[in-house]
Parts: sequence; structure tokens; C-alpha cells
Amino acid sequence: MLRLSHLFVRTLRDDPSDAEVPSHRLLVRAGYIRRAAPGGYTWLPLGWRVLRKVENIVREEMDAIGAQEVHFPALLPRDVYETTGRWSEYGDNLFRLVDRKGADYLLGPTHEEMFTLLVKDLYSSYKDLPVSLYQIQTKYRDEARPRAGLLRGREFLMKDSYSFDIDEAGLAKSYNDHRDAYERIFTRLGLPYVIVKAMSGAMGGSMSEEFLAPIEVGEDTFVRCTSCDYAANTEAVTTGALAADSSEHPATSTVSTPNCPTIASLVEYLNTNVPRTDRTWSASDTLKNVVLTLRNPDGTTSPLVVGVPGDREVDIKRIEAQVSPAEVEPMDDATFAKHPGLVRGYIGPQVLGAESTTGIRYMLDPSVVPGSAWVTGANQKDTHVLHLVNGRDFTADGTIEAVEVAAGDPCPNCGKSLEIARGIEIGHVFQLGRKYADKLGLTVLDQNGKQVVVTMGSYGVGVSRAVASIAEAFHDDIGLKWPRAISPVDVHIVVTGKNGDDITVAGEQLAKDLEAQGLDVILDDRNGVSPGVKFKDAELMGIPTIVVVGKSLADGNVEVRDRHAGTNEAIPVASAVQHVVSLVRS
RNA sequence: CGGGGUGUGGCGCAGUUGGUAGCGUGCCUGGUUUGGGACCAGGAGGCCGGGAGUUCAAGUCUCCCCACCCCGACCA
Repeated sequence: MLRLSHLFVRTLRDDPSDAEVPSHRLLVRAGYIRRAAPGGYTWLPLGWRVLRKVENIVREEMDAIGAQEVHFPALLPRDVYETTGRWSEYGDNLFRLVDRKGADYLLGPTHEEMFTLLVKDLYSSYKDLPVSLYQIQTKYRDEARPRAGLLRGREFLMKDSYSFDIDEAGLAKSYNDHRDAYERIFTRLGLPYVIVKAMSGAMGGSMSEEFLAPIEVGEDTFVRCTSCDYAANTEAVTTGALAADSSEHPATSTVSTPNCPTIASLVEYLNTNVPRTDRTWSASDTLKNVVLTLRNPDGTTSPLVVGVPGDREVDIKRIEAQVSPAEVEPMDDATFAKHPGLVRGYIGPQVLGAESTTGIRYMLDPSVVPGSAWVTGANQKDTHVLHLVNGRDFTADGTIEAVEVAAGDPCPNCGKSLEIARGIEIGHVFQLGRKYADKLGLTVLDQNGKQVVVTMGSYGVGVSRAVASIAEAFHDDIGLKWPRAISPVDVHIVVTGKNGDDITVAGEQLAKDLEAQGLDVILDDRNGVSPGVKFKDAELMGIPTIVVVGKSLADGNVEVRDRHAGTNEAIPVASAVQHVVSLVRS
């Protein structure tokens, strides 16, 4: 029994000034967590209970698919991460330290290497596979900007697991097992989620999906279809097959377009001086050619021009996801000047492409379909060309998903309109493939005695982040509202009487009886605290069922309040225990 | 790393033209209260983020640094 007269907790009347998002504000105000360091939080007794409940649900579901828990040191030697190149590649986000002998160490941000080496250490036969291992441990990342309390810290609790299989079919099964387990985990937590397609990126895998809690304060932007069940991270959105433009277009013509440095001014000029007969020109008739620099992992760079419709923005992150591990940046002025074939503001595809005069690689967004006609730069100042047709008048080196996805874009699955939403990444399932096994030499002998490289999957759940996400999903102006599965206790009893009177005696008895039934109870037995304060605290702390033992005891009743529904029901004292037990167990 | 903001008792804040710090809340003691953050009285609690400077005198002015929050960049 947690007696509020002794529980180590202090609720705050005011919002802490450094907290912005609801989960952060309320978890601090209700006495669940305290900030202890930049991006680091102390878990107080109530918060610790919630965290452990989430952790246990995750653990049970991992065990249920046959995954086995292990525990690593947080302090890891440099050489392990050197082998995979991550000591340098991970960059500033890695916490590095030096021991007394001058040896380099790091605090684990994620544990692919450790798991891979652990399996290599012990297993060497196909007969040992498949196997899935997991850990629930604190991860350390030196985030550039920790924010939003628990949502992005520098130290956080995460469950990550890794599957090891001999072949693709095995990996697919391990992946699906984890995916199913994650669905069960988030369902049990009561946390709404959306599964979105994600980019596998530099990790070199294939299948990758994120579990997002659709919450406004989330940092991830994703799209979902308003009609079918398609959902994807914005970087991973693919454009559906678009029909080629088969219409007849006029021959190309060059026009003088003085003082038209922007798309808007160009369109205005055209409508005034070279109007179309069928309709007016618009930004979507223009082809915008964006000059980028590709920075390869070995340090070399190469230019890339991407063509998109003039009414659309370019999404560099989306491009980057497709050219990974290369990085993409806008071309700087100095580099631009080294390409005399490029005329700033008047770049056209006639001089672009591997076979062209400049030899600069040229890629088109798929929305620039074959056969479509465009207004674009004529590669000389103050001059544009009209009716330049893709395939007739120029050829690109290929297509690349380049435009910033916008609400209203067609769904690649069903063609209806997409919407944009925000979410918190609470889980990620991912087919890693053989990248780590290759680099670290994790092989086993197959049935023919031949060495084969093991294929891996990687699967994460942010445990501490899930606590914050649930707080985001379930709260109101006055406090938290925990789902039963992770509430720190089952029932919160408010006793409004004075020490030793009938009311406090009845409250004590009810608490004992409920506990005897196996329920966890908070008893607000504070003496000399006014009922109003007790009600406010109960609502702030957010236990789903609040029982008030107070003035209605005179009529033989207690009040049973539902924090989620906001209801208040008078229940006879005699049946109170049974009533509450059935509520909690339902 | 760029832009903006804030640092003053535990928490939330005020502090004017420079004159040696105050309010609310919380905490302690005594008393009165007890169904929606009660009341009275008396208390404890502050190196005003740090450093350097200007001045007879700095919370207040100047310079430098640090921390935190927000936006952006970044983010398995």
C-alpha cells in the first residue's frame, strides 16, 4: 500500500517553467520524474512503477516469441565499434570517454556490434539458428538538443533485439514474429499506433517499418492515405506509377524572359507576353532544376541536378535516403562557379546528363513523366525555352523521388489523397541483412559444411519514450489518465475524514480489503490536508479508478470515480471491494 | 552549430531613474478549519547562474563565459 502520508512524492501546483509538452509538464508536476541532468531524468517511486510495468509487458511479449534476454555493460571498448567504422561514423552523438590508461571507451548508443560478436563467440552451426536475443537497457546518445522531457533524452531506456538467421526466409519469419509482438505490446499498453514504411538507409537492409504513436508533439512526419491503409514516413513515400503524357506538344521555342529570376516572376511574364491559348501558365508548367552536391563516405564529391515541377519543393532528406550512404547538400557558390555550363537561374536539362556537354548527372522526380512538356531555363541569362518535352528534347539519367510530399498528393496504393500527420517513433522493426555479420565475421557452417554469413534483423522499442507517449495520449488539463495496464497502482483511495474518525477507519479498511484481493492501492491518508487538495492530487496523478471515502459514508456509500470517463458513482460500502475488483479486472 | 528567449528562497514570479531584495505558493510552530488547491498568528529559508569591469554604491550598467527552454540543422 502506498500511503500518501509517506510516499516519496511532491506534487507541484504550478507547471515547471522548463517544461513545454504535456507529458513532460504533467510527469514532473504529478511527481513521477525529476530532471537530474540535461536530457537525464530521475524516476521517482510512482514513475518507476510505470516504467517497470511497460518494461514487463515488453519483456513478456519478447519472451513469448522465444527471444532471450541478455545484459551488456553500458561501457564498451572502442575497438568493437572500430571494426564496423562506427567509432568515427557515429559522430558527435557518441559519448566517448578515456580510462586511466588512456584507452578509449564509449557508452553504448545501440548494440548491434555487441550482439553480433556475442553470437559469433558462442555459435558456429546452422543448427544453432535461428536465435533472437534482446536487452532492456539504458542507451546513451549525446543528442545535440535533448528536448520534451522523456521524449528525447540523452539517456533513455530501450528494448532492442536482434535476430540471427541462416537465410532470407528465416529472417522474414523473425521479422514478422517481432512485428506481431510489437502489435501486441502496443495494444496491451493501450497506446494508439500506426505502422509506417520507413527507409532502411545506410544500414543496407531491405524491409523497414516504424511504429508511430500519432501525436502532434511527435518529431516524425508521416503520410497516410485518407482512403486505404497506406502509411509511410515522408522519406519513404514512393510515387505510384504515373501515366506517360501522350499528347502532341508544339515544337520547342526559345523566349527572352528578362528579369525573371523566380518561378513566380517567370509565370507572370509568360502570361503577359506569351499567353497560352487554352489556359494560363502556372508554376506547375515549369521545370525547376536544383543543383546539389553529393558527398560520398570516402570524402569525394560529385554534382547532381534534380528536376522537379516548379510548384514543388525539393526534399533533400528524401533524396538522401535514396543515395545513402552519400550525403546531399545544396551546392555552394564556389563549387557552382566551377561549372561554367550552369547558368544560375536559367539551368535547363539540355546541358545535363551523363551524355551531355557538362556530363553532370541529372535525375527527374517521377512526376516529370515521359512525354510531358515544360518551361525551363535555356542555359543563358534571361532566356527560357517553352515546350521542352521529356524524352523528345532531353533525356535524364533516371528518376529519383525528390519532391517534398504534400497533403493531397495521390496515394501510391489507391490513388486517393494523402494526408500529413505527426507521430512519435515508439518502435522500429528492420531487416538488417548481413552488414554487421559481414564486417564482424559472423558465419556458421551450413548443411554442406560451407561457411555462410548470418543474416540479421534489428528491432527496437523505446521504453521510457513509451511512458511519455502514453502520457501524451492520455491526459487532460488537470492531469494524467493512465491506462490500467501501466497505471502505477490499480486504485487511488481518497479519505476526507479526520484522523481516527469513522471515515478514516472505513478508508483504511477498504484499502486493506482491496489489497487482500491482490490490488495495488494508493491511500491518501494525509491528515490535515483539505479534500480539495486530495481531489486535485488524485486527478493529477491519474490513477484510472479513484474511490472517495467521505461524506457519503453517512448514507453507507463510497464514491467510485472513473478518471477516463469522468463519471462518479455511489456504491454501497458493503459491495465496494467487489465492485472495484471487477472494474480493475475487466 | 545558426536564430530567439530565460536565469532572483523548493516551485512560480516581481524588482522603476543604480542605494544592499520582495510577492504568491510550498516548508516549520501554534490555533481555527475539513467536499474542490482553507484561515489567523509567528518563523526558517537567497553568493540575485559564474567571472571580470564601471561606480562611493550593481539584481539593475558594460564585457566575457556557463546553463536551461523554444525554432531550425542533426537524430539507430
